[in-house]
Amino acid sequence: MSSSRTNLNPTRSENTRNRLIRSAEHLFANRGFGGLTIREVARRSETNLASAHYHFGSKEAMVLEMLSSRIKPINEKRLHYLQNAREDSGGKPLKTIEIFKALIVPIGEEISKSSHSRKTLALLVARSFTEPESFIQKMHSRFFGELCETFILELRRAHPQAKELDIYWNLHFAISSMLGALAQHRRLNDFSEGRCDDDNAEDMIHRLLIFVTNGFEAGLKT
Amino acid sequence: MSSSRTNLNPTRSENTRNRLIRSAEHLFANRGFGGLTIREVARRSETNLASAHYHFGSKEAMVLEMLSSRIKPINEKRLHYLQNAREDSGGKPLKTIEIFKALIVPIGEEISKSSHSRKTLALLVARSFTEPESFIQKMHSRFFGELCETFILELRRAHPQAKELDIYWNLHFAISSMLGALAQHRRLNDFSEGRCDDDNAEDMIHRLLIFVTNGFEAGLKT
DNA sequence: GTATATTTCAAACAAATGTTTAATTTCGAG
DNA sequence: CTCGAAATTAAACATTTGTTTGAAATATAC
Repeated sequence: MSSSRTNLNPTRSENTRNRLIRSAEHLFANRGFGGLTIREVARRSETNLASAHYHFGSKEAMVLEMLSSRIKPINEKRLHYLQNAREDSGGKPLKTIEIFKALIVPIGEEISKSSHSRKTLALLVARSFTEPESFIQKMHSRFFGELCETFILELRRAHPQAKELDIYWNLHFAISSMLGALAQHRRLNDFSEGRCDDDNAEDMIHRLLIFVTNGFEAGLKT
Repeated sequence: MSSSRTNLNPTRSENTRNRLIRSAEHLFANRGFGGLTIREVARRSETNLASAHYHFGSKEAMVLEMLSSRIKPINEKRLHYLQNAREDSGGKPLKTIEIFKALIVPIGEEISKSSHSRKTLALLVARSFTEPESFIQKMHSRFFGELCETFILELRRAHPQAKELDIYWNLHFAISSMLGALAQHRRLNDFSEGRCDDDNAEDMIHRLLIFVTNGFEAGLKT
């Protein structure tokens, strides 16, 4: 009765369950769904091979559970931030940059939160956009369908004179920038020869916001 | 003696070799390195399971050969276009959009060339940026190292007053936009509910150029 | 046409993978 | 303490994987 579902005093099973999820996150981020093996997840979690199936039922179910646990909080934060911005604006349409702030800052905060998941989460999100024709396709509509609708609505409110298609296209570009910038930081290190500090998430988010906002607005003027 | 290496009268072996590469391209683009199986490559190529090993030596060697054959021509075109732009400018620094044109148009042309490889190539290039800690890492420096150096040099010539780091960061964002926009067109179809015509490569490239150029230049004004 | 090299093929191999099973251990309620 | 459910474990199973092998088929040179 004491603490059945809290993290303070996790039961033994919740403990291994969480360890499994953490290992799955790490491996999925670095190797994708196909490269993740249950055996390695079990080994990293210091538990038995059969644990994953006992707790989740299958490899796919485990990875989906992991993705859900990581993505959902971020999306809730996004909607929350957007709601806050709406209330602050007193009914007036939001500025473009405010909308993109609500979209991008939450993931930036999550990245800079723990040094462990700093790069893992970024890789994870971007990877889930590059694994096509797989179980992740379903994830998109489930996790990002509602989110997209909300943000598109807000962008259209902010730019009532803009053509619908222009908004779609440039939001598409903006999201691509965000995901790519987060996931492919290795490239940045490559051609800056280590001179760009991608550990400073706040700085990166700020730069990204400027890039995306200006690209987006320029794309509407046709 | 007649035609040892041309494509006009390919020998039998070159024929199956090419079929293997084409199948490998398709499967790699849609499923990644891990999801590509030699058996399926062989089946799609209507040849034997052992053919891939006979012609390439291993699965990895085959995929690398495929990537090389697809990426190299595009990069050569990029450098060629940049050189042309330099000559047209008569020694003056190029405009930002001219530089990005040289970077982006070649891949757009390749995409719109054959309806078969329209989406395959895009997925392929973007995927090779999302498979980390794998054999593709080596590819990056081999195929994109020189290219990046050249384009960074040209961007710095175009913006001598800009800080070095700003150029790195915003080129990073620009490349992310390009790759993401090409690879993740499914997302565009998702939230535009099919109203965006991503078959019109020319239109997409034009939009992308505007987005990227304005984002980039805005990012330099700090 | 014969001989030589190249290319294709069917079959098998060894390793790795997701999954299942059944026995054992752990733990909390009565 | 005892019982029963929950959790962990070791072992095996059925597939699938990349790779190798040696023979058959095909093309090429003389």
